[in-house]
Amino acid sequence: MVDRTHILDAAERVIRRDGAGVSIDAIAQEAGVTKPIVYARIGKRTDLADALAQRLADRLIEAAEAAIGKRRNGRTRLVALIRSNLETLAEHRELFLFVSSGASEEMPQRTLYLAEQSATPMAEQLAAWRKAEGRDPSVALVWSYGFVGLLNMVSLWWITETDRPAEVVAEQLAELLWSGLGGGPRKRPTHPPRVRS
Amino acid sequence: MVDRTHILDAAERVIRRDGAGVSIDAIAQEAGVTKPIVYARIGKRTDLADALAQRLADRLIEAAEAAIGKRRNGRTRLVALIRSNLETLAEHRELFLFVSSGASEEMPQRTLYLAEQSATPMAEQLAAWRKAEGRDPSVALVWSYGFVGLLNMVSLWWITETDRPAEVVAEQLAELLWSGLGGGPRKRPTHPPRVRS
DNA sequence: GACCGATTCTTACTGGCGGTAAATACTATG
DNA sequence: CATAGTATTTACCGCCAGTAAGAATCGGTC
Repeated sequence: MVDRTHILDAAERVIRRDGAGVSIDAIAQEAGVTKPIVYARIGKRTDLADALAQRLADRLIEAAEAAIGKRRNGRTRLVALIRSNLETLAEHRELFLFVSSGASEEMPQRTLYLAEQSATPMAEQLAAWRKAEGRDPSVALVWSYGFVGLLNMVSLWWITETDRPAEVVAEQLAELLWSGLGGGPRKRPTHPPRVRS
Repeated sequence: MVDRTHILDAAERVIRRDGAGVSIDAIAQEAGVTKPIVYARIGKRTDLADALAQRLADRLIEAAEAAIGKRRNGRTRLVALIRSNLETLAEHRELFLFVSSGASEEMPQRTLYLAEQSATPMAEQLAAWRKAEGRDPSVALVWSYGFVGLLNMVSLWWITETDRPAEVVAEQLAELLWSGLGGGPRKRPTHPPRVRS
């Protein structure tokens, strides 16, 4: 008898070993089962991706809470959060790639669905904080999606492209998010760069 | 005789009509050709996605330049840029989805490749600006990837999930990017929200 | 212990798609 | 008209997600 968890574990193992392009057959084999069992327990490929995404999200949250710990300073907490995210995603590199790919045409909708799971609770916290600060809380949802997208992209880049320390990247991102492009004292009025999208 | 451009046009048409999950066969048919011709002119599926991404990027840049126009104020330019991006991507919704999906396992690498095309030139501008401001320019690349990811995610969300005005979303994002989470005067010291990733 | 229904697993298959090789039509040139 | 070379299509392969129908197994009942 093989339960859902067992299959998800097997999926994680084979993904870690063989990369994000794994076939359902390979996962079934790793779990010592046949394909229809996987479909019976988990569902279609996107369901598998969702389930693994949930696991990954749990680990991210757990790691973030541990990293933030007792830090009270806002900016310091932000750095710890970002750094924790970077490192946790690097730790589960292939899983992250599998989840962010998922293949299939409706991938973007799934990306959005995943982002929503992070962004919605974040938005609640953010809105409450803004409110307590006496500022407009209506920005919370948009900011949260933005934050999730930012972290996603930078993680993707950092994982596959560079080896500069997570600490540095986290610090730099925190600087942007905490103080903004135009934050801090300026020597003289200037124009922002002509960014290209 | 059918040239590359003709096929790319056909691809855009059929993507706009039938969504991002189009088969190469469908594109060939729309172009009045057979599949091997598409492969001869364009290459594999990822090459097609890259080519279309290039077109989309061109339109984004063009629209951004038009939108920014003669605005000189930094924050105002930022708002215009973001808004232009949102609206242009909404205009080419299915194409955007096709490009950001591309399917196949190496999707994340492609996402990164696409992001790189935007982030690299942006980083140059940003670094120059920071330097002129007498600040540390080494943040430029990280910030650029972050900015691209943020805009991507928010665009995806805005396109498919909501109907609040682009103007509002752009304003809110600009506020975050320009002034930051901790920007502006604070009434009293506080902790940031316990964000979850 | 033998029969039987229900449930669980497996074998075997379908449909569709990306990608390609081999066959075919077409064009230019002598 | 022949022939060489090129452009195009037909026909195919391999792969994989997803499923249907058959095979085995288990639980209960007389």
